[in-house]
Amino acid sequence: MHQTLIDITNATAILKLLGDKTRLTMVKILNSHDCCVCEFVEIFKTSQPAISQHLRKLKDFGIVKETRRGQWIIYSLNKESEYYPLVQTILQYLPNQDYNLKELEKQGLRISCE
Amino acid sequence: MHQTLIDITNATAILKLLGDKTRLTMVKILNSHDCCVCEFVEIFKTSQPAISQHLRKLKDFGIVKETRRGQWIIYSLNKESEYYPLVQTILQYLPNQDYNLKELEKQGLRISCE
DNA sequence: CAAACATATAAGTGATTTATTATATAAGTG
DNA sequence: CACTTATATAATAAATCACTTATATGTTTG
Repeated sequence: MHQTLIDITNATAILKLLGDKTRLTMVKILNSHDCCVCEFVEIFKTSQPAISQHLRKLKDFGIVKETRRGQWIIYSLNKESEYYPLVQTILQYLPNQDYNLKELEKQGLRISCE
Repeated sequence: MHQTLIDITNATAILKLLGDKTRLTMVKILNSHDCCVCEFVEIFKTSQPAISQHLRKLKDFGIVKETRRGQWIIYSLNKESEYYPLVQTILQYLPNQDYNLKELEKQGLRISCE
């Protein structure tokens, strides 16, 4: 037992949060690269409000945090979260999702946010 | 990286499955003790069909398995599941849930299934 | 400061989920 | 073999969820 415990109710909420393909992929990507909303919109081929809503949920639980950079809002994993260790452990089981970002770079869409 | 990877779609399904308080608690309990349906009905103070349906979902993904013992069906964790390592890792973050079984024993309801 | 861009929020809708009630199946018991 | 107990399945209702469209907020730029 190396980590602090998370009560069942909170653990359930975190797992439910990650039990969505879009959000889980987002978090996996954020584990290696910060991203802005517009990049996720491209990656997931969905509407901007849909992406914003997913990020909101992740933010409400402290899983991600945001920093404004000009007109962009950059999202990143919140390493100070009490759930960060659990999230990290889960992410280790997932294959790298960076090919999504590679695709963006090819299209010249990644640079737009940096 | 000590474990084999789980593709994003399957990982999402497993996390969604565990993102329910009843199922997550069930799995945590099963990690230390096999249980029958009637015990879960007592523990969760819910209907028998509701419990059966949760167990069905866990079984469909190979997380749990069942063995009939007389009129009872005993559920246990399926250690052969490809998701077992992930599930184990997650369970480590949860506080022990055995107090639920202790309660049953007090009421003399635990013994009934063994 | 008006126009354009990036993001958030609100309202509404269809799909999914979890519970309930009713019923079926299967085993044990007098 | 009827009755009870344990469990599963089916149908359905209520709650939740993730999307869409419409609109608001905030920043940059000409």
